[in-house]
Amino acid sequence: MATMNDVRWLDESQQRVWRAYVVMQGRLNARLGQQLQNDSELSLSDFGVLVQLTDSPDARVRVLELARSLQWEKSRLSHHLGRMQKRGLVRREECPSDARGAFVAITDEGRRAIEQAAPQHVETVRRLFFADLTDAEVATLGAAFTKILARLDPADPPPTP
Amino acid sequence: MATMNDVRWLDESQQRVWRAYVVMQGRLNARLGQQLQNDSELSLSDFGVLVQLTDSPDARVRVLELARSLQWEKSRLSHHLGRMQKRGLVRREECPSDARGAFVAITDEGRRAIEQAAPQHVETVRRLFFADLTDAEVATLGAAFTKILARLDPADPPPTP
DNA sequence: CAAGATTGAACCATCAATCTTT
DNA sequence: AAAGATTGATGGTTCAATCTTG
Repeated sequence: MATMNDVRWLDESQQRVWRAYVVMQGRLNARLGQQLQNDSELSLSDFGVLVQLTDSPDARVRVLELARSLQWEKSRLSHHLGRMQKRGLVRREECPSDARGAFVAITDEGRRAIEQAAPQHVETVRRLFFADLTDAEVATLGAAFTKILARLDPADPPPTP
Repeated sequence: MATMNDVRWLDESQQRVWRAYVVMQGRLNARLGQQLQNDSELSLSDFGVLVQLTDSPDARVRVLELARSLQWEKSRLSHHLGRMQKRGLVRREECPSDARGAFVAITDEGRRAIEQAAPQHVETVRRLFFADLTDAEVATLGAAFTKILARLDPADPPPTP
């Protein structure tokens, strides 16, 4: 087990980058959430769900698949869908092939909501995130995020790969 | 007001980078939170509060200043401090110079908690975030995050600067 | 009245337990 | 028993209202 004395701390530049990341990520999330909520009465979570449904060919998806692609717990998704259904944004449908399963479908109202919200959201992303970055920086961010995602995927946290 | 037709969407590489960022950030937060909670019974929020208190010369900070540096709402901080106080991690102290104000101080137990948690947390950050990045990539991330933070700071979202 | 901070209600997320179908 | 999904309880977050002191 690691103690205070045998730990390799982050070096100075890593420290700076990590702090910047933590703060940036927190503020950016807050801003994006506020903008969506103020302009469209949607939370970032609502938006994520609606994007997945819109991307889907039939405008409907199995609940478990939705949970996988959002990386949410089943329980969280179930509660969230309940609230979105109560607001008329989505609808639950039965699954013919497997009676245990269920579909979620986007409603007309849900479609109107995301179509109204998306342009302003994209503008905000562009203005807050991409505005001052060069093409080379964007490319490097992409490469870095992809590597980090690969580290994150394995699904088991404890063992050092 | 923007409509679906006059919006500039993100180009393909921006799309990829943005999706990667959103997913990466969500999973990384989840992992870091789970690791802290499992190994040290602290949430990321608890950790953030304790870091600020530890960084402070007197191990105590005015509540409002803490709210500023964490970028939290007063209300959220107040509720959170209440719970942390109940767990013995922090203590509230009166402010002599301004009787409206209050100090928060870290307790011995709080100090033990963060000293126990920090090494494993840092190891996790190193393993999940920095492990596969080159020095050049880290430098570019730092530059990019700093620019984005500058965009985020101005405090007023609506007007296009 | 404004500033510093706390409180209560409503909403969201997480965990364990549950229910139904395979 | 395991898979797909929902539910209830508990703790976390936000918003508006409140309280006290400057």
